[in-house]
Amino acid sequence: MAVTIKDVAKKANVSPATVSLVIHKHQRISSQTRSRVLKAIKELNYHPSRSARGLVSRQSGNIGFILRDDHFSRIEPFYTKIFLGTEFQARGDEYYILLTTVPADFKKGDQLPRFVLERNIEGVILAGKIPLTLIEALINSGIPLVFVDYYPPNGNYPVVMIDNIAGGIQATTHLIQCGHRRIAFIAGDIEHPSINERFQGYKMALEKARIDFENWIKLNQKVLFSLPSHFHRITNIQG
Amino acid sequence: MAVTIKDVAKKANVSPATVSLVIHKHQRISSQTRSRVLKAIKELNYHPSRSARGLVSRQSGNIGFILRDDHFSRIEPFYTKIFLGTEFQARGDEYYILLTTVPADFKKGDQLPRFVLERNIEGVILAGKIPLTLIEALINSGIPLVFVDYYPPNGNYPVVMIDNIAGGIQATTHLIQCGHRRIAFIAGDIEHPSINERFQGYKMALEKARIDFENWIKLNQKVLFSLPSHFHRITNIQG
DNA sequence: TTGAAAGCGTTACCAA
DNA sequence: TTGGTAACGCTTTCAA
Repeated sequence: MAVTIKDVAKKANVSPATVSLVIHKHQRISSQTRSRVLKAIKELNYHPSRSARGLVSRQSGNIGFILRDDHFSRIEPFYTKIFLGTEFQARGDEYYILLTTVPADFKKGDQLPRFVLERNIEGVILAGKIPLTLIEALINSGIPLVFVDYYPPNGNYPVVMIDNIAGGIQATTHLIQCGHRRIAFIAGDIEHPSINERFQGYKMALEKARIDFENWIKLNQKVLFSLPSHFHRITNIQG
Repeated sequence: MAVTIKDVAKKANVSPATVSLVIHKHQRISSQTRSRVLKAIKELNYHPSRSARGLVSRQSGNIGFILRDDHFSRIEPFYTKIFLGTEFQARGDEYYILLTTVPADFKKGDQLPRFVLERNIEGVILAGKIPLTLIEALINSGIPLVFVDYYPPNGNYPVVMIDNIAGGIQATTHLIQCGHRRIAFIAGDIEHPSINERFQGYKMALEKARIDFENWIKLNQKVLFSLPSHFHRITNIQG
């Protein structure tokens, strides 16, 4: 049987209410009472029950994290790392992350992630290019949303974005400064805004250095064609 | 305000207890009552509260998933995919997965994952080579454990393992049958039992084909040295 | 500054 | 086959 708030209360000679107040760092608790309670908590190795707490406070202590299945299992661990950081941070704030993947072709009427239906989360983080149909459904659900590395074309939401253009410029400029002139750009889904922006930066840097991009392409078809098939060749977007 | 079991009960003209029985697919409920209740559930879009359920049933509906931080962020998405499959399966069984990473150098006395302390999980899946100190602590905690792709040297636990030796043999044999004779083995942490086993298989296949592995090594030092530094060279284990 | 008690939504036991 | 009711462990309000 797990240790409950009552056990702590008994041990510290106070009421459960007082223990709760101490846990929530309530002000008006005498410092002696507080330390007595904290001691009891430590000695009994007490940890509040999530369920009980959630039931009364109406907070699950969970944050949802939605990723497209093909983004998560990709070779590039980009979103994996974003998840990693998210979990690490949430841990510090005593939250859990519920990660779920959704199919890239999520259709209207498809089941929403269960944590949304059950309202078992207090907010949802969407990483990457999530299908718009899903995003709309989530918006309608009224759950707080945060977008990472992508956001829907219209609307006004909290986002965490990378300055992809600047990144593209930086990377390219660095190579140019190293004396290189024949610089390739290997991308994933070029339709993805982030990647497209990096490509913009890449081209801007080339332009600034007066390197003829178009010509380079023509001379190096062979290299480009040797890319793995799941990478889009940059020529795809050259009209 | 969310829909509760009482709302459903009222709508279906039964007691909350009956609704609960229907949800849990209890036998002794007349089929008409059942369908009436199910209809109400659907119409109200009712989803039971995890917290309330957890409080009384003492089941969190969560499964812990522990991974070493360096394994999760690796370029190779091996464990990522295992997690993906786990989450997918758990989803079907109405469970959530709480993923957390632990440092590769987890030391005795370090904080256990919070979901363990809070007993917010019903069992834990350990993927990959988890530090023994952590494993011991988990074993002592009495939580049900399942190991994936690795298990501690002694003890008797449920494991999910790959036949790595056979895999090593298969891969190598395939290349040999394609007519190749100079076959390299690129590995991650060669101390990892799984990788070591694959290497055994590799060597067995070479031996069977009468390919002189040792000699091959000597002739190809340059190739081996060009591997990225976070890969161990096979020569490391050549005494 | 502290405590008593109500109530959160569900399950499970016992009656009906 | 169904319903009433007492828990489950915690928070919060109100009173002491």
